[in-house]
Amino acid sequence: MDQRKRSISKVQEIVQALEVDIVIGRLYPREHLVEEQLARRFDTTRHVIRQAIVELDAAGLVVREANKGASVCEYSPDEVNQLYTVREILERQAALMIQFPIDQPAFNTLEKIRAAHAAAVESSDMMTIVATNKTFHQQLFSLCGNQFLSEIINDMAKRSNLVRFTTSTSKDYLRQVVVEHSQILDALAAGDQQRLALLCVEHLQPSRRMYLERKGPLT
Amino acid sequence: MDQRKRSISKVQEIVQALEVDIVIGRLYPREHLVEEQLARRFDTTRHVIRQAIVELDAAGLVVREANKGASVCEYSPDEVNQLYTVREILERQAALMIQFPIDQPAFNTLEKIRAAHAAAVESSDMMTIVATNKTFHQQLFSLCGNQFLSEIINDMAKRSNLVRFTTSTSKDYLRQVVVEHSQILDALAAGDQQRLALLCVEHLQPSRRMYLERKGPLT
DNA sequence: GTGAAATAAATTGTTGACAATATTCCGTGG
DNA sequence: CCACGGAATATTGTCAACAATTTATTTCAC
Repeated sequence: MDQRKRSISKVQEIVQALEVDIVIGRLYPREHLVEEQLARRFDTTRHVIRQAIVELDAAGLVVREANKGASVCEYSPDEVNQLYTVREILERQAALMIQFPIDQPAFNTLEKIRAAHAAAVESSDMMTIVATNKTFHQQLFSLCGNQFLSEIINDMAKRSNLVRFTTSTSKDYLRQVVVEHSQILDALAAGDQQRLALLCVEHLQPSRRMYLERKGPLT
Repeated sequence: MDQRKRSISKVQEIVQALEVDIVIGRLYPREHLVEEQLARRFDTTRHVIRQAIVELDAAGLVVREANKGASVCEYSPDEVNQLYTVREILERQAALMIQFPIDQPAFNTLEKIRAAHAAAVESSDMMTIVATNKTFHQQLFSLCGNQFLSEIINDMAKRSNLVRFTTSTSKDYLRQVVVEHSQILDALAAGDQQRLALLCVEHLQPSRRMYLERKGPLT
């Protein structure tokens, strides 16, 4: 599915860089993406930036308006709620589809990623935290055996990054994430599918709650 | 969500035209999309085509390879199976999320679309069949109240169009589709949620079966 | 001083040409 | 006859300049 990741490399590079920018908060929701400005920043041409923005739009991270350019997507509290609801459904389903026992190499990979993530948290290396966290979940849910479900889950995770990292930079929170990753791996190793599904859903709740509290109650 | 539909209209026009091309079989799986060729065909520039292709890639309808361009996506029998599995999960879930009773205007709209679809089937107007069928399902699943779930369902439906219309051109089949749409509306009107969910899942089976039979058994 | 129209600046949208890469075709040597 | 290499072709990737549109600023009337 993602064999196209490496292709069209220059544009793809910018896309990923901009994703990181959005995730770590260098770009805020509603912030306008000015093409020439970005072209200078990434030392490239407007054309490349432009194409990258098209892809970000397709991924649901920015919105474009005719003759007005693109700006970082901002979701309303209601939309955030809906987003997390979908993620719960999808991730729970994926967890329940995993065939046990899982093979050892896959598990070892997961454990390695988890450790790298934990280390990054301790050294407060935001870039690595984001990258390893993303990889962890990708690897985890790829175990469900359905590439489409796995892909959708990734897409939705990307979108919730739009709202997540503005709220989740405290070390306490990040350490809790690490703990929950461990619990998930425990359930995986034990082959306890119901518990795994529950943990995956629970894993989504802190960031959901934090965001909604910050933004105030619904309606 | 889809407020961006009307923006960057020229590109979007081409995207939809190409989607139709793929769906009605003017473009075959694995067929190469040559930019200049398409530019002449749609009487526009390569740049517009190029951008349209980027969006088709993001939608999962074509695959791009560096310096080699794009070609219509071809799914293996295994992938088709996975695709339909996801669709079952999503559509069943959406059906179960619909809040009853649904409001009358929405239902009337659905009934109108259903009728238009039925008429198109009788007159064998492929273009209209495709359009109304798509609209029917979009309208139906938008009732679930979750725009993200609704969007994902549409995305997956688009992808299965890649394999569907090569198998489903017989009038008998299309009439069966019409019947099933009526049954779905009946369940909606009756507020029978369980039956609705079942019908939605069943509605996916004929095309799934037809494809897999044609391609032979799995593995 | 306020509001509206006109002007200026900034930004996006479009185009054509050129460069880099891949594919095809043909001829040569084995 | 087949395999290999190299030129010719086709196709994609990149760039810079220009046009159209939106946004900000200034000016003028009241």
